[in-house]
Amino acid sequence: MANGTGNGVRVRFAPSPTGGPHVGNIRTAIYDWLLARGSDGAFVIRVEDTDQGRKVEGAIDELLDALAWLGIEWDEGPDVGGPHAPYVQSERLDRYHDAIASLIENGAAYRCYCTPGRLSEMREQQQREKGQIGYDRLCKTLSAAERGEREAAGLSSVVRFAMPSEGVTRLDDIVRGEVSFENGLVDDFVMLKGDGFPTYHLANVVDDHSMEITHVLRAEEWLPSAPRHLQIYDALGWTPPTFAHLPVILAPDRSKLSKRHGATSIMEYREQGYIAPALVNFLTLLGWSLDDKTEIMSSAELKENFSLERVSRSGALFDAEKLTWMNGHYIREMSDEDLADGLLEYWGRYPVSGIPVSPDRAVVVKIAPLVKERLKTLADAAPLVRFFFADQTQYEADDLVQKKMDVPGTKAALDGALEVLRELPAFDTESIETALRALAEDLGIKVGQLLGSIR
RNA sequence: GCCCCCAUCGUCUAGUGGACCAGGACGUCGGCCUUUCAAGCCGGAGACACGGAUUCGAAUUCCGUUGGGGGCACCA
Repeated sequence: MANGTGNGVRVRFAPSPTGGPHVGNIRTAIYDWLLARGSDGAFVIRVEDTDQGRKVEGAIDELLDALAWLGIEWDEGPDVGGPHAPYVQSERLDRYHDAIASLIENGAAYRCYCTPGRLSEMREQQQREKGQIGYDRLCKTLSAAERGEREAAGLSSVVRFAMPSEGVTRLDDIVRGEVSFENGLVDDFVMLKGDGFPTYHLANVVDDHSMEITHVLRAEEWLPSAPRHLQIYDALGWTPPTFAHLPVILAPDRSKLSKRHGATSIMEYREQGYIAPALVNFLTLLGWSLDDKTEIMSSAELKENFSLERVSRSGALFDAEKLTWMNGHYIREMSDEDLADGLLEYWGRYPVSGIPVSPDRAVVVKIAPLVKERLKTLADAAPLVRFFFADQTQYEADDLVQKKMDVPGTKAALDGALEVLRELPAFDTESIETALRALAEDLGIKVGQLLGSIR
């Protein structure tokens, strides 16, 4: 399946270990995966941990777990290795330094000794004067002697890219079409930080090139920095990969999806009882469509049909209601055995009161068809099946009272039913129904009301 | 402030000049089915942001306006 070499499609998912598996990132990973699998390509995962300060312990493991749960398999990555190892940027520093050296040598980059203090003052002034925002290139014109002085004084420095001041950089994006940027409006950005680590811009270009990435799929927020990347490729004499800037996923209020909108981590959805195939199907449809009617698609169908050309340009709202509907649909499509296993796994991972620690699988398989049609999420099952595992059933009085009935009336109905059933000559469906229908008539209530309470 | 992107029902979307008084799905409303609920089935309401231009003809092309989003760090 994977191909690794040759000239097939090679895509990469490049998370930074700064947080959980956000739905936006996961959708990007899904598109990467679908694209690779649809063309016998390779899917690689690369960890972008160049910001040592923001590193969150365990973030990558959590992300890998999430992908594995969703059924997304990768061919190369930090855990499985591959022909371009290592797949963690903090372990590839020498490559970035090599690139920096050659860039400085051919004049495409220069050392900058400006202090953070001067830089923020400069920014404030630019704000005040409503002028162009960006580095003023003070250090670009330093003479060799001036540089020598600063080095000798032990001043710390960064390396900046020398953007061309003229011309236009054009990007031919698969989803956006042609987008052009005025070079003069892009400032001399930092490529190598004071701590010796590269910024995203440099590391990304160096790694995508050395890992032979053919297609870069990333969130739309990267679009404004594309000219920087294109310029680096050009300065290094490399051919850039094909880019596809994906539409953003928005919260119901049209703002950027964040924690205050509820779940943002894919694992929160797992905990809420959503199942992997539904999530993959739903997330894929957020920004991509096959045609004017097909919505329910298995991973196999998705792999076969996915294409970048059909990715939409506008941002999409995350509609939890539709996800819930789709989840219920997938649950209904499951076999009793699969549903039972899903429930068993779910309860095992997220224990709930009333459900035994290790329920008998055979029992759960029998219960599955009884509740399948009422489940929208796996979490809906526990309240419905709890009584199967209880010795004594507990009811809330309110639950027994049917529409248009009150507590005394309900009690009378139940007492009456108990009596009638006791006196039943034969305990079979027909006798029970006849007896209860007669009772309902006697009490002047509807059959449905009586049966509702009994249930 | 500057730069970039986007714009079809409430939401996800189909639509690449005539097959569209705009199709599907979620949600919503009504009905059927049913001993209740759910599921299922049938039906209804519901959109081309606005203004110009091109054209015999525009949701589809061009320009502008408005609205929304993103970016402008020694973060990614």
